[in-house]
Amino acid sequence: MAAKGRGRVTIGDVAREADASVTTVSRVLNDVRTVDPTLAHRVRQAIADLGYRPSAAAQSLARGRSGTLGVLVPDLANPHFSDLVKAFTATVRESGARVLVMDSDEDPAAERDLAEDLLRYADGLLLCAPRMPRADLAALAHRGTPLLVANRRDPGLALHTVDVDFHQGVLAVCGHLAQLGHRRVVYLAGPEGSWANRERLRALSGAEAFGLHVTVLACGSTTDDGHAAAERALAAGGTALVAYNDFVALGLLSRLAELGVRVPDAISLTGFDEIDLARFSSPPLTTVAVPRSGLGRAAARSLVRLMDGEVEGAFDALPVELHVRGSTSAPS
Amino acid sequence: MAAKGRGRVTIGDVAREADASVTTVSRVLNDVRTVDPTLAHRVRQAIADLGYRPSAAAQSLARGRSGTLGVLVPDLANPHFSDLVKAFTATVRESGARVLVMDSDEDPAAERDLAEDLLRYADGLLLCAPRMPRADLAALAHRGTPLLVANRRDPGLALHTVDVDFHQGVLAVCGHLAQLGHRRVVYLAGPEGSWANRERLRALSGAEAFGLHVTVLACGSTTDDGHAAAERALAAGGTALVAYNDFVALGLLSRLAELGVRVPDAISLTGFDEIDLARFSSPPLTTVAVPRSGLGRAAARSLVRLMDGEVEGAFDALPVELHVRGSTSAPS
DNA sequence: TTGAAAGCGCTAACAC
DNA sequence: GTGTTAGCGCTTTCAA
Repeated sequence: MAAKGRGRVTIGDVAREADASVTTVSRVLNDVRTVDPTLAHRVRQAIADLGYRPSAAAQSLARGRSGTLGVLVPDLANPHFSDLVKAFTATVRESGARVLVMDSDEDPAAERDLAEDLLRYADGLLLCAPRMPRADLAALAHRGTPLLVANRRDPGLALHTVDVDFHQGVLAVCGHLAQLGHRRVVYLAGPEGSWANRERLRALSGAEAFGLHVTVLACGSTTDDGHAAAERALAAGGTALVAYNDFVALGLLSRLAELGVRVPDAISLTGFDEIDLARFSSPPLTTVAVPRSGLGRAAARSLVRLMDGEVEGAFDALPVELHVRGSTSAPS
Repeated sequence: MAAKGRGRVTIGDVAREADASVTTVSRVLNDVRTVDPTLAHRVRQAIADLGYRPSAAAQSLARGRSGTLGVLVPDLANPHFSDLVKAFTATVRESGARVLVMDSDEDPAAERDLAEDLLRYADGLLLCAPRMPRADLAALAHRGTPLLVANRRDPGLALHTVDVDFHQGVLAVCGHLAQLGHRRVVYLAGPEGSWANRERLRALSGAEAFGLHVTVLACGSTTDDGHAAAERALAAGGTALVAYNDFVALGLLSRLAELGVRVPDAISLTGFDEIDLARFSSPPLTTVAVPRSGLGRAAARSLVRLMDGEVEGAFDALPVELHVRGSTSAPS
């Protein structure tokens, strides 16, 4: 019935109970077909009776792999990452593995250590939007364990990567604004060291070739950051505000309402990384939807393949989609 | 310099390189003092030279514990849980352990299996707002591994629990509305099976004793749910809407704006579980702040103590705080 | 189809 | 202060 004696139930206990060898029990556990049905049944019975669960540690040691994949994100509370992690985890689970999640709390200095620690437990690692220095990234990549980097490219480093086409997304935003007749826009920039931000800047400077003049203002990535930057943004003198993401945009929107500045009549506003609430603000936000779950799934598939030793070809950036809503209009 | 031969660098390789025994290397690794400084230095040098990392699996097996704690949440993308997980993880890490996170995707049927699986890897488990049947919860609790349940109480089950005082929070909301002069309110209910929702209902019926009449409408927990429920909520004929949480409230607010119903002039509105955006909506939301991070930290401390075999006393529900803002006023 | 036994890499008695 | 060695619980040749 229950576990006997002290300590955990081991495979040996099951073997004794079923009057079989540990090898046989192991075979049943691992679905090896060459076991007599009667014996297999006895073993399964014993497993159930004793409430036996194989020790993950012992299995890992004997097999030489843990069946666990690691993910390191800068901030789990950011929907961008939690959606990615959810999709990644669900997809990985389909192939029978587990996921160990760590959060670096936006601390570039901690990233390296956490990743290193994660690698002791995991058979492979997904690094999301890492902010660590190139050298650290290179060192990790050469540790031997399969490593996949999401949303950060570095041509010099020969990393395996998956990412989203931020560049195209920002070009779409700029194109939309330009076609409406805007000529001077203000960009509220995101975190330094973020590849996503660098890509946005690169696209903005591309847009300048089309006659769009862009003023860049340091800002951040939260609603508070946006709220606090509103006055500076207005002072910069554009006809449209391009926010780093939807949180910043909603913060701006809130402050603009307090200041009596009408959106989009007095000034247009765009977000990025569409969040659920973007549809529900007043006015609803023109923004760019990025395939967060798609990225998570792609990462999972890619990492699983990497671990199977398959060589990965170049990976295209996932496409994004501009959603035009009420927060943008022709300049007055 | 680098790892030699095939496969991983083991403690034996380090011992050979440093001309010491594996025991000594193990001692250095585990900060046991009784090692000659010179030898210890040689060992550390060898570790660095070889790029040695102890195998987590081997350590777990030999030590009999994994140094890993599990957390199971219904939805990582919900800030309620991601904040909790972040605080839990950070606190646990201070005591040298790691955290394995799993997401049940709001599927009560999957919870039991995931928890069971988690227990094979972890020395202890935190179950957040579990929706599984009582019997499953009871079975898990009797598995032997330390188990802590957050935000679900069950007096018959003798569980170790930590939670937030939802009851008090909803009473505060109702008291606030009653004092403003409201007599008929509509409650937009959250997920069935959620203890948080049951506690809210319990508080609402308590408030009826004070003459507040409450109509309960099934709704959900997302912005979409709130948006979709607005017409029904208006039809229910109250002077105030009490939403299950801030997402529902913001969804309602958005739809009410579309319908031309002014908040709070035509109808008052309250949220719950204050999110960042609550301050920034128009009007800003009257809501209840719950100590998400505090709960995560409390859970971590409690679980660590449980694992040290310390018997836990009863745990008080963490206090919450009503934040009155522009979305509530006296009925017209 | 089944079982005995040799590891997997590390820790922790126990001896020296 | 240091080393030898017997496990930890499982998988996996290799024989039978």
